[in-house]
Amino acid sequence: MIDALRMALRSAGLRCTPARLSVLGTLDALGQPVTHADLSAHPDVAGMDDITLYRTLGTLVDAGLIHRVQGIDGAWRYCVQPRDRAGCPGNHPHFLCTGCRRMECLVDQAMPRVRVPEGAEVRGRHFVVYGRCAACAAASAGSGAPG
Amino acid sequence: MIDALRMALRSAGLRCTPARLSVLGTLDALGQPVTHADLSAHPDVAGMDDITLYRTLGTLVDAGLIHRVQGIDGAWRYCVQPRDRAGCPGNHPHFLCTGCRRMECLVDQAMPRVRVPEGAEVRGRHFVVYGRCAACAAASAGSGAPG
DNA sequence: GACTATATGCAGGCGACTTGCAAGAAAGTC
DNA sequence: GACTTTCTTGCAAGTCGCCTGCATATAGTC
Repeated sequence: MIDALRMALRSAGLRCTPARLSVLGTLDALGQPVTHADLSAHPDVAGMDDITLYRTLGTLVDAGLIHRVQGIDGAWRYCVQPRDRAGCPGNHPHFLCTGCRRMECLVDQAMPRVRVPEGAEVRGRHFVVYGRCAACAAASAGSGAPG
Repeated sequence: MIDALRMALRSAGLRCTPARLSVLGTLDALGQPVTHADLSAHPDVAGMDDITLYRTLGTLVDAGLIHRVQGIDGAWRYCVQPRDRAGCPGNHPHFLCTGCRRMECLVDQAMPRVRVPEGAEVRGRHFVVYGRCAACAAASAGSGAPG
């Protein structure tokens, strides 16, 4: 497990430091996009300097090991890159629950195409669907008190 | 022109104040999503207190007169609602130029559908396509020095 | 014109994020 | 295994975007 992370870091040309291993391992274990604050509060990352976490996330994004998506709440969320689609910068839609603020990668779906203005070059697409996840929808339907 | 803005404000249940008229008028004249900073620097809005501008934009968004979209640069951009589609909260894709940081509403295109996790309720979709607009693409192709 | 509810402007503050710099640690070399 | 180089981390400080509270000004109503 750790070896796989080390290999991923090495193949990206990065040094294997405890900070990167723990951040990458945590994101890998979580498997869904999480915010800097979520990570900072996670036991495996707790104690790490906030600035280091910012920089580590930035480094991993630049290296293509993780991607980041912005929710409609303005918070960036970070998620490991699917292993079998190296270099794909989060190229899939995401679902953000406005209740529990959790985000899911909809990795099984292609990013829809859009006609852009004449002459424009598309470099990427950012598609966030927001609403309530099953758990939050059920909770609000049951109690009548959406968070 | 001003009368149309006054009517729009009144029909939304808002008072017609100079701040709202100038913000709404400026957004209407610009016709494309602009940031708080862009607005703040605009001659028609210059001199207005930044906090007032924040609150005015928030009020207009709440009233459904304008909508806001977040670019991948984290900045919220505000744009008037298409008159013929009242109540549509920016329900169309947007194109963001990473060069000049300008955004365009792709109002002629429907927001694509996406399959969300079982049981989830969709409340909205946020689709931003980014890249280079025709002008920036031409400039970088010509000079070889993209901003 | 007077009154009331609302909007505006100012002061102050919080949180997210960045930068600069010095100490510490990982890789490579001998 | 020890040394050196280069990169990373942690701390301090600061910037930027945005919000809150409160006093004053103003729009709308009678």
